[in-house]
Amino acid sequence: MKSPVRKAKSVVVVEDQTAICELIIEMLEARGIYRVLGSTADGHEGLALAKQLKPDILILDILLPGLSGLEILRQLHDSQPDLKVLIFSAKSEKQIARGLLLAGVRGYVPKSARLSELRQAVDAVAAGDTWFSEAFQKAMADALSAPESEVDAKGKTLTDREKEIAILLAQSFSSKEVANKLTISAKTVENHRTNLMRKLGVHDVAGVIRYVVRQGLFDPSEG
Amino acid sequence: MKSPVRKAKSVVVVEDQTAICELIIEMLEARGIYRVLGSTADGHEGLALAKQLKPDILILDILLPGLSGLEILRQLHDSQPDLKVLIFSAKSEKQIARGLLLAGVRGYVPKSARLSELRQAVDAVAAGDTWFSEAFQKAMADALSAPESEVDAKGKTLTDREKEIAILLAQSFSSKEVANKLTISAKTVENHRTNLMRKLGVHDVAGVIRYVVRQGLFDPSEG
DNA sequence: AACCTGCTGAGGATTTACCCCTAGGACAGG
DNA sequence: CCTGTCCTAGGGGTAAATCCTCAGCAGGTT
Repeated sequence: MKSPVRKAKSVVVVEDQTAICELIIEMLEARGIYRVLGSTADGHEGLALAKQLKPDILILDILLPGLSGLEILRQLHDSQPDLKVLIFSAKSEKQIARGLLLAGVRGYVPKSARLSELRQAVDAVAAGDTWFSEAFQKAMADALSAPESEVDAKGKTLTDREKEIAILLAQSFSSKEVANKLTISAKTVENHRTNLMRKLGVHDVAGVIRYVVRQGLFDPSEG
Repeated sequence: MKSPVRKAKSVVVVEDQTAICELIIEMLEARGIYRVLGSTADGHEGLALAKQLKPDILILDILLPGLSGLEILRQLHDSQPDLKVLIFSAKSEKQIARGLLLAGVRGYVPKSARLSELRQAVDAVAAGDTWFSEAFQKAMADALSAPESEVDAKGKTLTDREKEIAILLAQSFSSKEVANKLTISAKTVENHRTNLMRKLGVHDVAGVIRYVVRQGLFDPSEG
């Protein structure tokens, strides 16, 4: 039962910028102790890959087309709690630290960190340990010291329909347009709007956008 | 005149995400034909490095703290027209294609491209050729075919006052609150609002927020 | 001088956002 | 069966945003 170097750890990389994704893959494989089973730039495909290939480690970006890294992590945490997920993201989101922890994340490295930090983090996570960047640890402390007043209400309680509508609002669709798009009444959309804004503790579409951007549900560069 | 492998080409890398920057450096040096003289994550420092180290090739990101890649390119184009600059950026900016060309850019590769494309581009630029991604070529065509009509209108930059107000709007301040904060009339704020939205070609705060976030004027994590 | 741009302010109009309320049907869990 | 949540839909109301027009004034440019 002891062959620490014998068998390479399997990895799947999900990163929206293909060139960066391949750079990570080459870095990992150059080390000889990791084998990359697959990679993708799409969120939904990333979720499917993780379920199908069942790697030891999953390296995830937060901002992804289709499905955010946080969403992927949540869904995998239910079906594959043993999967070791390392977040490698440009975002240093204080707001989602709690969400990531609740979803069982094993490590977090911002892209602004040194490359050596990424290597250490991957090694730590592969060994069954955890590795969180300094910035993330501060965010964790903040998130945990504020038990539920803001953070808990955010992120968890939005229903799928509310998330869907929130994202459409961020894309400048009016209530009427959202209603047409979803084939429901404009009044229903307004109700969802009111409900989700109350849950988020915001009072206008600006607050909604800040939320969906923070959560990685929406990228301002695209819409 | 033929010593293709004899002398390594010198490179400077400017990329705001340190980990990515180091990945690029390792990739380049692994090939043996490039030598990285220096790198930085800051725009101003990048400009200084390029002037000081005088590399053969400069690899530039667009979105940088301090000074944008485009600004660096412009300033270097005057003082060092022989410097070969390759843009490697996440943004597929149609708006700045024209600006890049005018500033003498030698190549453009989006981060969403394959890694092999980046290698080809670096080789081409190093050899004195140019290399532009397919997406950039389309952007070029658009920019050149529409001399001023669109580019000029959408390229119009917001005035300082308009930027100031746009950022406040992204932070969920209403027109009245902005007016109080700036000690001007609410009506004036509304006028600025209308004007800046017309300049941006958007029709609600959502569009304004997407703009200020894209431009790096506002970070949704903070407000 | 005439001109253009930017900041300021306002009148007036339409639309939308925002926030209460009630309420029925579907569906899952105790 | 009851309870709770979610999605659906509407009534009614206040406040705000969005979009015109016009206009004075300060600052530079030509």
